[in-house]
Amino acid sequence: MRPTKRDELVAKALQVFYRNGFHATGMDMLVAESGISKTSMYKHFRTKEDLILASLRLRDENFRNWLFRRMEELADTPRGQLAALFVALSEWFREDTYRGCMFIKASAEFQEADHPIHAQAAEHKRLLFSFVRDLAAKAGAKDPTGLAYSLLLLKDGAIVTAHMGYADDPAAAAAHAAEILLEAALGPVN
Amino acid sequence: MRPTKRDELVAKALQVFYRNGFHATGMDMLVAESGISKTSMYKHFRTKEDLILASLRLRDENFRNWLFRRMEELADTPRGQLAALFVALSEWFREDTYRGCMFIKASAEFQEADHPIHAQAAEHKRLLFSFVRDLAAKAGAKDPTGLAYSLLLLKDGAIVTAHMGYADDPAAAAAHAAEILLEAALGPVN
DNA sequence: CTATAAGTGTACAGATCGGTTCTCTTTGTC
DNA sequence: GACAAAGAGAACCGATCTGTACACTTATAG
Repeated sequence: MRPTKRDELVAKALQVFYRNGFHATGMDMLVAESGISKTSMYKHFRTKEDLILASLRLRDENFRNWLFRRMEELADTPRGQLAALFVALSEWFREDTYRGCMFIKASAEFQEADHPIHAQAAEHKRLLFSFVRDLAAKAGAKDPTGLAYSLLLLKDGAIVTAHMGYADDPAAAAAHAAEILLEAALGPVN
Repeated sequence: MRPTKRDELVAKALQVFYRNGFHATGMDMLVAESGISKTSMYKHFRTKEDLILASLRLRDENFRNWLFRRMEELADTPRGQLAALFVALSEWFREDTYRGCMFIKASAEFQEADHPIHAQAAEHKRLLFSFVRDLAAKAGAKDPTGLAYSLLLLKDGAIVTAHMGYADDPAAAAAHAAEILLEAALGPVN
């Protein structure tokens, strides 16, 4: 089952939007970079906004699959996996295609909270939160919600800091802070 | 010494860029909103990019003045002022004009690290870091740089989380995490 | 073979983009 | 009151924006 033209288009649009931004990317650029005709693009997606939403859906799927899998590979206890979140982040930051968080950037370009693109970006963050909170609960935290929020603040802070490039190693700083928070919430490691 | 036309223009451009985004705001919109003629705008600023840079300079000045002053008002010890950072943030988040961090959004729309706008946004973060690191040193931290980075990760994480609007009270979560980090770095409060 | 669907390529519409040019009016100063 | 500087207002330029129209080519299935 080879990928359909539609899937190829979305995958390529995802790359270009991520690299170049949403407003700054025109449909003509997508035609040039994807090799798919404008006619086909507008047959699959009625508007640019629809294409952006599809790109974000794919990104959400890819990113969560990658992150959750990587956290499970790196550790086999809930607590270890929470710490591994920041190891995975540091790997991501080192990729030369790293350009920050696509959802933060999407919500920055489409600011109104009720805008479909903004809303979908927020949904991605909610899904991450729910995963991390469940892990925190499994790890035995008394306040899994609070611990999850704290860790995700460090994560998003590190993501934007790594993208702005004014700090040496934001992933390491986040990992260090996370270790302290984990110890405060769960006690010292065995 | 009344404000010059130029200052009025920059102040208004700052508002519109902050509310509406950079690419999404056209010069015609600025003409309409500021009541200043296009001729004058282009006499003061050769390009839109120059106007954006001037807006960011003003924002940097306003924001640091406000934040540093507020932290000093809220506490009189270095440690207390570091904690007060998150009280000030929570006040900011509650303003109905709150739209996230203008510098994060600027670096999201102008992604290349060597782009003047991206570079200037990073400079703002560096100035904040330097202030917080000095406070951490005055508070007696063994690793002021590390403590400052950790606190600023929480701060930027809270800022983007508050803007995306998927969490109840990111400022409170950040304040709670910061309290733990401060205790770990500086020992229990007297 | 043929009917149908999917895709290509290109020209185009109407609006808006950043930026320029022009004329006319206001404003402050000696 | 004369004069220069600054600003207003609007037309305009070429480029680009999202989205459409149309004529042509491929691929697939009965």
